[in-house]
Amino acid sequence: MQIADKYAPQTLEAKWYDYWIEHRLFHSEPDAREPYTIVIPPPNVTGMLHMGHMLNNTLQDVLIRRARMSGRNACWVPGMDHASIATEAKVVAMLRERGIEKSQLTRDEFLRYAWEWKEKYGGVILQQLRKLGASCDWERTCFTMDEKRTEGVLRVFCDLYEKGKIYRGVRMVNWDPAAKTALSDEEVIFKESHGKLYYLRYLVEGSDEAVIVATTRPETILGDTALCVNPNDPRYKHLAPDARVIVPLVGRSIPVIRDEYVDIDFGTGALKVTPAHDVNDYMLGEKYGLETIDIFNDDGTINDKVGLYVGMDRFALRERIEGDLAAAGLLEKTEAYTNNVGYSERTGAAIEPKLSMQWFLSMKELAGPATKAVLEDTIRFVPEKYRNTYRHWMENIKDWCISRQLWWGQRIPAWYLPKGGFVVAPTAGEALEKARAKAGDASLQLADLRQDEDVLDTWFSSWLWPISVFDGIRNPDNAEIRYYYPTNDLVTGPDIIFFWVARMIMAGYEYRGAEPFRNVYFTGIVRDKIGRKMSKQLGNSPDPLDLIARYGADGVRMAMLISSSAGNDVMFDEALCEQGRNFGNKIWNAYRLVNGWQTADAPQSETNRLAAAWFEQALGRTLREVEADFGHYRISEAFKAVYKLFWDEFSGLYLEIVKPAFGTPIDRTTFEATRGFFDRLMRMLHPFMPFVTEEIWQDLAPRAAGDSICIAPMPEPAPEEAAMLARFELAREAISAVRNIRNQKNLTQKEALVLRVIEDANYPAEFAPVIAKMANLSAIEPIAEKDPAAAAFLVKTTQYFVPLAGMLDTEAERKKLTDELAYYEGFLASVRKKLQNERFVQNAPEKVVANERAKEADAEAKIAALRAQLEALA
RNA sequence: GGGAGCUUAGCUCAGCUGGUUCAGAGCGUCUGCCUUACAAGCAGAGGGUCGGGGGUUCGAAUCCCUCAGCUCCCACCA
Repeated sequence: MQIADKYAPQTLEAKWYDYWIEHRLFHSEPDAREPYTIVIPPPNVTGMLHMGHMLNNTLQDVLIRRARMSGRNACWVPGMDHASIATEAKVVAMLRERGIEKSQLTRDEFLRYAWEWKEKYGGVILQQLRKLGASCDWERTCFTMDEKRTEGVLRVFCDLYEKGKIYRGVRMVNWDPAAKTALSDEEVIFKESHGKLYYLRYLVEGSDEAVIVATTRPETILGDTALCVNPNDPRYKHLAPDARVIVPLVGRSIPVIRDEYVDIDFGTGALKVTPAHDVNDYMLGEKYGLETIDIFNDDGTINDKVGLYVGMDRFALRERIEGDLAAAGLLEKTEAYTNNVGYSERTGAAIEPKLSMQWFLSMKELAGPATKAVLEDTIRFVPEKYRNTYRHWMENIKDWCISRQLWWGQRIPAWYLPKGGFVVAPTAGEALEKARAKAGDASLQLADLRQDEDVLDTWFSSWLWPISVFDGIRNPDNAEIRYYYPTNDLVTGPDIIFFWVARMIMAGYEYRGAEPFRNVYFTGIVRDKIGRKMSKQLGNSPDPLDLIARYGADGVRMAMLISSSAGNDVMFDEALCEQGRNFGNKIWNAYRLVNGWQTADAPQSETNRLAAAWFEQALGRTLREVEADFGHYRISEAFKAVYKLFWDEFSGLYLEIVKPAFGTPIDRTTFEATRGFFDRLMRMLHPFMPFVTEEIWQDLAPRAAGDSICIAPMPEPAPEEAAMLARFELAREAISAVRNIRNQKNLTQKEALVLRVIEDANYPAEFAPVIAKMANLSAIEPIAEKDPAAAAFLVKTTQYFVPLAGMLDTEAERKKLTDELAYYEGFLASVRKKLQNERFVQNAPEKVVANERAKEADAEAKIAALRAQLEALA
């Protein structure tokens, strides 16, 4: 094949992705091989690809591709999350644009629109992932609300209900007045907000005295049903035990209660109690049997319970009531105040604590085995620091509010009987049977039953994900779940450790009796280059597809990889994409070079034989490094190792050594060896940069139809020859030193130089031809005595000289040598000091002491050599 | 209020079990090269008191204490 002159990722990437799909290379079926499974963190069906996805999915793809090439049966299951709140909000907005209000629609009508929207616009993100090169088994794509997953969710609900773990009750929940639904604690985000502290006058009944109460939410006075002070507070000791006060503006008479809960030091030490709208007040209300007055409608406006300010929004009322209180002389003062206010994760609306009837899952028992699994390392967290976070949350776990007042989602499978009570069953048919039995009335019809209006929290389906994607809830014994479960690695962000990771672990033990995954790799947050979190509002998030269009997916993948160590935030800089693209270009051009060589049936030169033997070692060493890095999930390090191998060792050294002079052929042995190296390098790089490596691998040799580097085996390292690698390093240093002299003396690369050497044990004589070629030497001459008219340098203890007739700056040479000598003398002194320290010699391990002695000998030899060179100069 | 983590070159970060000349890499900067694969490149150079202080040790970037700064998580103080 004739390979293009220019590296053009855009054209080759689309071509190979289609090829992979056409040949079903990412598809997995259970077989005799060991499985390696990843389930994707399902992106929201409404989602668009952002930089976080890029990072996350690049890492998953690297892991899965490497496993696929390492003889494992690799299966990466993609899918989407139905995202109740986000999707419902999107659909409502879309309807509004068409002039339709949700309230005008029946549930069924709304859901029809919602599914229509989902089919039309949903799941764009899965298409976008293909551009990145994600090697998901698309034939397995799941949706958390498809038929199978929904059936599983409902069964789990019924099962947990029957086990007594799911209950229904009136509780104080987090209410989102924008979405008009309850939220779980995890969906509430606390943010510091600047408000005011209002000091209100509550007149004491039957006296002209007033108690001053400090509050941040004066509008809630409408729901006040008591005033509370600390029994030990001397300021209020004089109040009668049955004292009552009048709620400002409202005029209601409420009791004064006493409880040590009240902090004497805060505000005035007097607390207004609004049991319907504050969690703590609710508890006080329970304790003292207070009346509960819910003053809000579901959207946060005032209802007609009290008859004041009806229909006003809570925030508008806050401003209004300040004025009214002041006018009535009931506002003592206000002061600036900063406190934490909860906001809805999805809609951003300020959360209103609200009493309502909801469904809960009791978590304590579920948490037991799940906590143990992580603490005992059955499930490994990378980085480990998240174990603490996890443990703390698990040990203080609260019950999970799983009902949402929405339509988009799995409807709670509870049916209410006409005469009270309810039944829980996975299908309407079963519910009817149960209802008839419960009511003792065989004539009950489905139409007599009323299904619960609420749907389940989205996470109530995603917590089953590693099981449900293999149909392991409905068919717990099926071959797939038995083969693929537990999965291997989960790659996700630490922000959903409670939402998702912890709950999956709980579900895993409850429904499979085993962990859902062995390792959890937590990525960091992608930030811009000055450290700000990427966000739509700031507009500092590049469009990943645009980046891919400009730099190629391989280039963008490399940018993600090079800047990401587990659990650390990623400072994303577009320059990294450029670096990635440049690397692709480097690979491309290296291949063009090799591809262009003419071959000849000539014997292999010693230089080439050595170069190949050395590179074989360099490659083996890197393979071992990469293996170790992956074992510790140091994926970034693994990539850098291969990057360096390709760029510095292979392109910078090996190819330069074996490269034939222009117009001359290369011997066939070296040519084949080089192509062999290329082949292995491409396989090593493939998990990181799948496209360019496939293009070149396909061109390297004739391939059968459907064959692909995706399924080529990962290379194995040759047995290690450490001594050879070390000898080559000596040669490399000599090359560097000669080049340095060239630079300093402004000698052109074209001009061949002579190198003289006083051979000793550290002189890598076998690599002399390599040195000669790389440093452009016309000869390397062994000499016995120093050469005074030469620029000298030392590699370890070997003295080298580059004769520079007439060009030598003796003074500069002397200074260089003197400086070097001073350094080594200092070094020798410190080594000797160490060796003279008896405690060091006694306590340090044998090896370390021996090493110090070797350093001493080396330094002595070097100093002798330097002195000799100085003398020769004079 | 409780907890976790971070601080190493101008920038982004490695440095794993304390021990090789251990103070590193990439990017950026500077110098010289358009050398027949690649200027998206090649050959070099400069650059750090490892946040401050104390301790343990024969030996500390690495372990301990402490102070400072930053980040994140959890938590109902009106």
